[in-house]
Amino acid sequence: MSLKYALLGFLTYQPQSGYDLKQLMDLSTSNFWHAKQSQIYTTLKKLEIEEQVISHIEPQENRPNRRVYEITETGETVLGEWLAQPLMVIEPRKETLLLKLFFSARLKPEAILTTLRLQKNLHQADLEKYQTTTKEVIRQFGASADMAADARLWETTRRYGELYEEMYIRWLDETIKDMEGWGE
Amino acid sequence: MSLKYALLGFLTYQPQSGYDLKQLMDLSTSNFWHAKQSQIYTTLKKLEIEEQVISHIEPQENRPNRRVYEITETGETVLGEWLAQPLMVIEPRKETLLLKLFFSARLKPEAILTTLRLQKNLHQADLEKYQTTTKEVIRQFGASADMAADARLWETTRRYGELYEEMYIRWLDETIKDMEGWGE
DNA sequence: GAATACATGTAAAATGTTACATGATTTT
DNA sequence: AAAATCATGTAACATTTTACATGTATTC
Repeated sequence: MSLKYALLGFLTYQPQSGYDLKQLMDLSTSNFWHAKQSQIYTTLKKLEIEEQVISHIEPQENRPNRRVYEITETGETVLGEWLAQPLMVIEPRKETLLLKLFFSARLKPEAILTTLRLQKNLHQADLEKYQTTTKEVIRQFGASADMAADARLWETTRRYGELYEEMYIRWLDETIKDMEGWGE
Repeated sequence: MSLKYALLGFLTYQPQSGYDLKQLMDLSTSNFWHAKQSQIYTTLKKLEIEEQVISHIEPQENRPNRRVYEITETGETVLGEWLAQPLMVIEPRKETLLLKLFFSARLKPEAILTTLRLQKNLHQADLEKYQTTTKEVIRQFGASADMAADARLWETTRRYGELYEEMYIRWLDETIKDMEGWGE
């Protein structure tokens, strides 16, 4: 539902192809929003039918042509309305790890611990990424004056990723420690 | 994808109807897994075709009959295999609030702050629920000896909810405080 | 008198994933 | 020589949401 707004949002900065948008998303919003290449292409097509974007072909040599999308005035309006509307609910989460854990009473604690330790490594890598790469990327964008306001907001979303991963690692540590005592 | 495992998991405790399963989910896993009534019904139907559950009708007076589902041996096997398989990835999140925030540079800080303060209230209510109602429900289940192992695991998932909400509120507080300085 | 709980479900639409297809260029 | 990147897209499938349909009993 919100993918269309994400695409419109990115297109307010500059016209881009579906491929570009996927790269940008992976770089910037993957912490809290993601989509597959194929979904991006189909959603752009729908947005064009709704006249919220228009596209033109940019020919290329030795590469497939690029279809570059631009946001229309209608698109800007739709995006603006969505942004102005305050979010009044908490979005329900889905966490497969927690679901497995919930039903894992039949498993040996050792089997569960293996998964938890593995997850800890993954989350630590993510945390470091937010603290180094992501932080630096945002800092650089924020350096140019016309991007400063945007970069401040982006930094708050990066900070969310950082706090989230810290929380997750803390929970994993607690749970691992707790579960190590369940052996006997 | 995992809804079927959730349903199988609940059915290992006792045979239940789709309606029961919805109530149970809302009470227990809503912190990390949820589904609409209609999806539960259709998934149960699919599970019956795959012979992972079987159902029979329980007649009732003055109420529609109940269709009660039981897990089969095939179902137990499928669930067991899923549980034994360690989760090797981090699941991508989707957070509409963060997406909006990311593109909100054009909004007045006051408009954003309204949403953030509203969200804080919602998250505080959730946090309290985990710390009181949910905690108490799990404690009571854990009191009976045959549920003790399960209740220990349930408590770890409740704790996740608690840490998550604490983290979210902390992030909101930080962001609100930060943004209050952007006014001038 | 209206709303909620009980209880079941179908149909349609929206959203998202996986697999397939193509083909040149660049990197390992 | 194999794999990855650039770049586009379609088709099929799976998942999820929303809306509709029905009807009694109880609570506010």
